[in-house]
Amino acid sequence: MGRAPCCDRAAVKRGPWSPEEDEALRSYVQRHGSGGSWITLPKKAGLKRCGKSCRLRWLNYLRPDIRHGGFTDEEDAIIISLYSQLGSKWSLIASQLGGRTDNDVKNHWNTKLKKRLAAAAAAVTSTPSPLPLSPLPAPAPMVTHASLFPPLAIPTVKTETYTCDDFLAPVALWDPFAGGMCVPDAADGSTSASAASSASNWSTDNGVAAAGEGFLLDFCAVSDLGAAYQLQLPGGYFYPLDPSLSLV
DNA sequence: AAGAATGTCAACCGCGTAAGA
DNA sequence: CTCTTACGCGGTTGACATTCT
Repeated sequence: MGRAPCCDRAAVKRGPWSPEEDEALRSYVQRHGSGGSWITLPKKAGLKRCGKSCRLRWLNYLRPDIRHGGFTDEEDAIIISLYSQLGSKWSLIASQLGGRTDNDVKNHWNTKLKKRLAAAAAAVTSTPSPLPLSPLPAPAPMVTHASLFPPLAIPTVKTETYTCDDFLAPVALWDPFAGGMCVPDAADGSTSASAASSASNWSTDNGVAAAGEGFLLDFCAVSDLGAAYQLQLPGGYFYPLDPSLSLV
């Protein structure tokens, strides 16, 4: 038994939006806003679309402050850094990149950054190490510095506004039993490892990331051995973040 | 040139949860 | 307090584009 659909699928149009539909939605939202209810908006705007579909189209495509494509090296570095701390909290990550949508960030990660990091991690780990890798040294806590991401509240159509402090506060801890970096849950002190997505980079076994699954974690540990093992990202960024900046 | 493989991204699905009745 | 409704989010899908063989 699945959940009841949010709208009558037979009565609503699905699939790609036409320019006419875009214009109808854009002009309605610009004149009236969402009117407090996306569910009733399509009818008012004369659209044969599900309210959720309208909301998504507006947030991900029609909003005037949207930027598409062309992620900069700086944005890449921010995404990588925040992903390492937050996991797949795409809306949070996107909120720190002005004009980016969670969908865009998510797609960019899945199609480009994940592969790029996997390739980089493979290159790093395949290089014979002059330093002993076992026992695995505890990496420096992935702490944050306010100057890295100055508090900012990005106004969006969404109801929430976040500041960096809201989600950078929990310092990631090295958890040898969980085998990785874990962020304590505000509620019960447990870790957020279980909340990570199916493409999780948080959970591993014995602290050694499985190939292709925990490359990020693997990379954190290796890169901490010294500057020679740090991955320099395009634009002069390092992953993890430059330790000199990792001061609370 | 054609078909296959791969990449990209818009859109959908369904779950969790906040808010209101 | 419980139930219902709608919103927001992350995961997934599928269509189209591009690259490879």
